[in-house]
Amino acid sequence: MGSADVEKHMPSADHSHKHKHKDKDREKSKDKSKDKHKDKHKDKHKDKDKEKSKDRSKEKEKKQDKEERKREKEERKREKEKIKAEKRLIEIKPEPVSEDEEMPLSSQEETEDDQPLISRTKIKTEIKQEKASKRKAEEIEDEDDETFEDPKKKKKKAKEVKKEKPDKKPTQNGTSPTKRAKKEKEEEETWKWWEEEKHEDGVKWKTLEHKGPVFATEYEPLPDHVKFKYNGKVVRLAAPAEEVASFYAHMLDHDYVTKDVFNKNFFKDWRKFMTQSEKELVTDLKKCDFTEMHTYFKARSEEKKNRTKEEKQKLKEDNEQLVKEYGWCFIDGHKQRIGNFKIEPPGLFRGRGDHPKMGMVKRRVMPEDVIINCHKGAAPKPPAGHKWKEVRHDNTVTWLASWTENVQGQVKYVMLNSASRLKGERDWQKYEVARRLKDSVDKIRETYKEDWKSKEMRIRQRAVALYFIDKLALRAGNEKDEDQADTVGCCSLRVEHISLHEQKNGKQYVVVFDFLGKDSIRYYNEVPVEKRVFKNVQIFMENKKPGDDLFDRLNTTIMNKHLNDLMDGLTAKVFRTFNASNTLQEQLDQLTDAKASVAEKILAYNRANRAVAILCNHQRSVPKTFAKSMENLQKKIDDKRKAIEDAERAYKDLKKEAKKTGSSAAKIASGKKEKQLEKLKEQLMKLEVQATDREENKEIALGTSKLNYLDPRISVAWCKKNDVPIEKIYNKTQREKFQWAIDMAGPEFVF
DNA sequence: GTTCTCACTTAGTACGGACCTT
DNA sequence: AAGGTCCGTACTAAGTGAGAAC
Repeated sequence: MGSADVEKHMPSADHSHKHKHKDKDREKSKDKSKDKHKDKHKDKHKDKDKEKSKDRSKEKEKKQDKEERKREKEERKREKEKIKAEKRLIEIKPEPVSEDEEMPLSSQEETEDDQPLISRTKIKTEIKQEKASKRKAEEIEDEDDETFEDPKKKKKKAKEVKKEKPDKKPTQNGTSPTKRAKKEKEEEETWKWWEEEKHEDGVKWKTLEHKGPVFATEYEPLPDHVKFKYNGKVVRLAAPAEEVASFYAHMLDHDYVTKDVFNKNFFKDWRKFMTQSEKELVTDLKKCDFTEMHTYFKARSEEKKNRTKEEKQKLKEDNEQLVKEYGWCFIDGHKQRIGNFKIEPPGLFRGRGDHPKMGMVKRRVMPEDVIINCHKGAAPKPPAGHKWKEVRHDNTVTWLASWTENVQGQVKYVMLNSASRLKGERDWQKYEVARRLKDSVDKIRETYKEDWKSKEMRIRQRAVALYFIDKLALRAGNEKDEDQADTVGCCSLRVEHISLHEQKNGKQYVVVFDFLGKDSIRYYNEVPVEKRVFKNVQIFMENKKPGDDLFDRLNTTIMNKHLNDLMDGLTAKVFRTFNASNTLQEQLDQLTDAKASVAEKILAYNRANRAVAILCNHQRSVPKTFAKSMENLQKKIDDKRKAIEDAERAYKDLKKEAKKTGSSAAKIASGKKEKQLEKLKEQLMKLEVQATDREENKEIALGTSKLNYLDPRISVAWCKKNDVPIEKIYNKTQREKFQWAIDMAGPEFVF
């Protein structure tokens, strides 16, 4: 079977050694670019989360909001300028480490906030914090939200919401229980939404009803015998500080605790949860001894593992109950599964790669932080004694609930799972755009090749970048803040990330890419390019420092604007989807042997899948047990070989004897042996196939491309055409996600 | 134009349970 | 029954890109 070798210049031409030491690689690349991106993001602003009273007029609020923004912006600007100035002055700065060493002193303002995890009023963390509050008062509602009249707002949607009333009026006051039960049953037999009419533009639903998210369980204080020690002495921490300490104690044998940034961030944040006296006492993380706590937690999880069957069963049932109650919603009269109905529990932020915020405390989320989205009159009850931050009725968005996370200030959403109509429809649409690109890609390629010669530098840059995106399936590369890990994509590549070689390994005009992409995964690829591209890149690099942008006249917005002019709906990421799906189609066509066994066909499929994963640089760390499991497999293979040898010998003897004696008993025996031999051989083949598959797969993650990049209709069609059961390719969840494709794609489908 | 916000997709990892072997 | 392996799932971080705000 031919190897999956794609014309497509995959990043891992010589995979084997390339990613072996992923972590080391990450370190290496990080070092290179340190100078540029090390400046510490000072805390951006500390504006308090002003308690905005509900009755305040919108006008007033808007104005305030404006002012607030202005202030914030100016502050930020100043910061940036400062940073820039510093950069100019000092090329090599000391590690960012030392700067808040004496944090205890510098944090006067923190002294008053002995902030229990659960308190949510005035969290003056450094985040942009609650810009969203502008929308807040506009829509505050109480449990009894029918009374609320929504005057203007919600531009387009108002009318649809009204329209909905006649037909499907949702429970509470509408649908009868029996009717609903019927619906529910129907749902289990799957709803073929793809055969239904779509919503009009921008509208995501007409009715939406759910029970709200599930909150993390409360903190359970340590039993008295588990002690935390400081400087060798037992210290009893109050619950808030103890809880945060426990986050750290849980992670004691994790890599994170060896990292300075992690420790520093943790310690700084931890102190915010201490009482005055704790704060005075505990001033040095190194003197903290969490080992007892750690041991205790370990013992507890051990205990959990050793629970009896009955206990486990009970737990399972409890969980199922929870899912049953909170894991589903009703949307447009259909029952659909929610993807993440549990709110993220508090803990320490685990940023990937070299993240400046790793170790910071991720606060506990309370109902008062959560915005609920649903149709009017369907607001779920908040947990007893609590209120929602807001209830809104925005049917132009798909989320059911949201809250703002405190570490990065990002909004987190509760959304439907991938088997839902809302997700499926978008997925389908995504592949349709990619297929349209297939039709116009030739023309686009012509255009950008022409643009390599443009007089205008910005056009040349755009054209070369697009060439990379097209050829290498690079990500777009939006700009990032300094308070995130330093990773790049195409448009944000810096000079230090590439090197040029007129000649390399017998190839001409080679561009070597070496950078950290999304999730700080290293991308390394040696790519022979057209001479014109090579020369252009040479020009782009002229007179630049390693930390300068390669494409200084380009960003993702410019690129996407241009792409949209070339084809409706085209953006940079469409190329990745197109490339991936197209590669799968080509590879399947090329690798599948119609006469082969199902096992071999599956191997071919996996190979095709792998080609895509390599193209998209989807990596995983080599499983911890890999070497061992490989060894075991090899042993099995050897054993099998031996068995075959023996069987072969025995068979020969039997045959000989049968010939000699001509006895029917001997004939039968020989025939039996033959069959047995056959079987053994088949088993061996299976094992060998398995071994190759596993070896080739050890550091490549197939799941990501399968789930996000490969048009499922290609796989479905392939299965149908080749008589491979779909279950061999997609597991249950995947089949649910790709229901639409399984239903609509026949064997003749081509991407 | 630049910056910021919002919504949504894409991503790798940790973990636990099913299954298979000893 | 214990122990190892494999696989699916849950989790949540980190991207993309549109559009609003400045």
